Amino acid sequence: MTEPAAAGRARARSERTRSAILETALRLFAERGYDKTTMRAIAAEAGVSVGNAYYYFTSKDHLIQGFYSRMVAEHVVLTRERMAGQTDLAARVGIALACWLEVAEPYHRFAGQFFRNAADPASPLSPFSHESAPARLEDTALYREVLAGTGLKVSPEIADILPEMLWLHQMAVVLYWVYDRSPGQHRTRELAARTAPMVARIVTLSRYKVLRPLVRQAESLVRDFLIVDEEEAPGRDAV
Amino acid sequence: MTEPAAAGRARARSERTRSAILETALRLFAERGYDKTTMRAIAAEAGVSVGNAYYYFTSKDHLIQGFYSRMVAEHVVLTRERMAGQTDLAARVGIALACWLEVAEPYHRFAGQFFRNAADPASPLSPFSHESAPARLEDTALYREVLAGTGLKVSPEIADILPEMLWLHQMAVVLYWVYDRSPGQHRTRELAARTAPMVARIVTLSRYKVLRPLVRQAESLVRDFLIVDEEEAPGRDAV
DNA sequence: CCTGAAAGTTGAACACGTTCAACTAGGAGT
DNA sequence: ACTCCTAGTTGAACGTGTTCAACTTTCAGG
Repeated sequence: MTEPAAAGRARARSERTRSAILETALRLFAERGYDKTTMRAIAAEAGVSVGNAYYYFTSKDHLIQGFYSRMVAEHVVLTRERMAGQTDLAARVGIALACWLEVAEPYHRFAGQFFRNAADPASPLSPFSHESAPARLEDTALYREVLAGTGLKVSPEIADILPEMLWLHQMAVVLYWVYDRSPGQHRTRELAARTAPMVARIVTLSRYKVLRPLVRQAESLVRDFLIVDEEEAPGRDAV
Repeated sequence: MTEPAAAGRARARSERTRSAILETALRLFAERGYDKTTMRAIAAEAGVSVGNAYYYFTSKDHLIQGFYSRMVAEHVVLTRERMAGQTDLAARVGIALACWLEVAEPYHRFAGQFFRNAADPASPLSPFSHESAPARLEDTALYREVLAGTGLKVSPEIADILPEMLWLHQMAVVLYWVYDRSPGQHRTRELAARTAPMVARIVTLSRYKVLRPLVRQAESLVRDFLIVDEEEAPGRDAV
């Protein structure tokens, strides 16, 4: 499985160009915002031609995919670290959200411009798109850990879809965050701090008999409309 | 309060140009989609210059504001008509959603491109923006009617915010709709049909004692993070 | 009727994202 | 060494949304 040294050198060179472009782009995004960063500026600062940037990244949007996956990775690591030892569900959910906000903070300034494009279902940046699947799966996996770390017993069917629902909750918080213009986004932090216990409470309440039908309905709903995504649902043409 | 005939004539002329541009734009949007409709094409077909289009509409996005308010008006009328005589909450909510989908259907094709821009908080098209307030208020008022039409008694504090929550539910359905590529958007219709009874059920369940704390929390949450919008919240700079 | 200001209108010009035909290495096969 | 061939790279050119200084029309006030 070894490869010729020459090929390795070539690949390294290519990789260097690629990451030079990406680094420059992210830096400029953070400095000036997404809209005010032109492809020409990125290319110039990275020391390549405009066309070259397009050789590596299909569009300006695609540059963000790199940023996104990097952020998710950071989020997972930080959350794992902070959650350690904590077994209360509300606390763990709260930590996961707080970590996301912490990791995302430097980019809040251009988050709006970023999400504008992400909202187009056709865009590969949409959180529901095929291209975003890796990042999405990584994040739902994190919420699986969030749940697993509590001693909580939830009925197995629900346990299956709960991580997706927690992820959805995070998406809602993220949505609020995008719109949040309060200093340091403290309002979003407050929202997270207040909804985390509610979510946890709902999970424990879900065992009550009165709520059973509702829970069952909700479960089949999520299963039909969120999980099926992989084959027939929105984002793809149905047969 | 009468005005000179000349001023009236001038206003009429101006209004004619304005609506000629808007009509043309909406027609072309429906025909070719938002992205493929250029400002030059709109201006040409409307028989005006490009600059003139910008005299009446600050940007291409602003053309959609007109479309949006028109749609809300249709939605309100149709829903009122169909709801008449029906007193069951689930049914009424279901009707309201079905009507929205019916009214919106012709525009589904370019809805994605449209919502891309609406997702930018800075954009006046955002459903939470100041510019969208009239349409938003009209729609929440509709949901106030939806509730009023049932004999249901809900505790007064909740009754206050329930319309906003129903509107939020509609927004969620709309979000799904935007992403829905199933033929005739039947999946969204199904989603609406299935969630409407659940929403109604939650409303009636909200009186149970076990749920009281949760309901109270939810209520203050909505009050703090959704209603306050008017002064301090996201979309505006805090002090 | 005249006049000046306001409202309306024009199209060339700008900056941007994106494309593409052409060019340049650099290494594999002989 | 020589030839290809592929991956990498270039920048001029295209189509777009948007701006703006200049022009034209309209009409209230004299």
